[in-house]
Amino acid sequence: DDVPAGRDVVLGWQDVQAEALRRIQTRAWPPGGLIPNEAALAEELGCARATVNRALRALAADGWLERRRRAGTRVTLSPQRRAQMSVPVLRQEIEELGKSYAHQVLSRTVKGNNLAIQTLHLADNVPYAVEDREINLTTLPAARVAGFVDISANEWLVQNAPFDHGTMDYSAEPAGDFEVVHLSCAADAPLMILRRETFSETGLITRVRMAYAPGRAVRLEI
Amino acid sequence: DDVPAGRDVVLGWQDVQAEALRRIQTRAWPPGGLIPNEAALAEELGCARATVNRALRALAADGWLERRRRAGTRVTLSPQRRAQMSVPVLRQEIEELGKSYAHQVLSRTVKGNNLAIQTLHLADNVPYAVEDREINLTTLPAARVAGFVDISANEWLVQNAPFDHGTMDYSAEPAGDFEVVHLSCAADAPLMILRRETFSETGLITRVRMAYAPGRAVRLEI
DNA sequence: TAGTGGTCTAGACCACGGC
DNA sequence: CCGTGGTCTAGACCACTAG
Repeated sequence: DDVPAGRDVVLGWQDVQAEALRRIQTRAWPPGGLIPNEAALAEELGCARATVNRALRALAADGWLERRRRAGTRVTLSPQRRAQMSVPVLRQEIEELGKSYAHQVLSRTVKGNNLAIQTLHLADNVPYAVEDREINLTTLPAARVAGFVDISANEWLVQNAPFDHGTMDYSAEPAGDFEVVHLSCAADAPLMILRRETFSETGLITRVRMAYAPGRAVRLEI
Repeated sequence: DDVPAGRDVVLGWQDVQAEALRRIQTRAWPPGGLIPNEAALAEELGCARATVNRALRALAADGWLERRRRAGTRVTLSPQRRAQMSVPVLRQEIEELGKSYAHQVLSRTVKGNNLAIQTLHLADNVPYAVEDREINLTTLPAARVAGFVDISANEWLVQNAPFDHGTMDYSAEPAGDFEVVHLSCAADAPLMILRRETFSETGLITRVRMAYAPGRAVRLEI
């Protein structure tokens, strides 16, 4: 509260980041151009190199800068911003809508080292999504004895199968017989389809195809 | 190459991160539980607190940990992983498919401080997406004199209108008359629709509805 | 080979917010 | 109040790589 008037204001890394971003956006640092190195900026701005480093690293992570040893730091030609979404866990997603969650196992089959399971997810007893999943029992033997009745496969996997990386593909597809029956939608209605694969260090854990009832949108924040 | 056998191996922050992640995944640090504080970990692992700090900060950014001053660091109860995608710039997206990009301005109307522009994007002369856009001339006066003929509105905005934040909503919708005509697809064909709004500090910059030709998927990496 | 970013360290001060 | 994470500093060494 009582900051003395003459107190040295220390420059934080967020201040450095803001100043650098200003220079990028005003084109004081033109697109594709080389910017001063960390030591020079630190001296100019009156802070330590580590502070400049953190600020520039953050800008690089956000896609504004490209940094390479020896070659220096350049302003990205066309800033490719990244959009983020949190990976959906259906029960949470539905409960956050203020609805009650329930699920039904439609089928469960073990064939060799592959477990196939189909699940219907309900929000307030209305079909919300149908899930068609394979689980690799080689990488995840514990799944062989799980019934997925009390806890859905979706949620069980989140809790029991930490994964390294994976992919998610959304597409728009017409409803097929399977979806028409379980989501009670019209034939050929446009549905949002999610295909997801997740991997651990040792290989594929699970592959799932999720068909959402009409109306569900996917929101990402930039 | 010739590392002396007895050389002190310095623990890097990525090593600390890997070790912490191992403890989370093996439940040595149980979900919801408090983990040792930074000073303790630094001593245990034999590195500086700053190194531990960076590792734990990275894990928190990835959703594995929740950190609060004074309250300490806990393992996230249900790790809500985040998925990322790079924001599509159509010309780049198409050229990365090995196809030639072109675009046509379908209409351009100024009404008050609002510029409406419709654009068709082509890949190898085949319709790829139609764009229906509004630009706020109050926040972006420079757009009033741009024709968007040489450079599409999509790309012009990327280069000239840096934004702070925004939202992207994908949904599956049946093709309407507008899409049937310009994407030459069947009526009611399931299309992936993207609605995006971007904002600067001073307000809305642009709002766009993009309808993609059938078959285009949205890929996110986890 | 020399210049640049990447990182570690030891110490320090501070803001936040449970207690 | 006071412990915890958040950050800054000054200095140092290293890895990478362009020229």
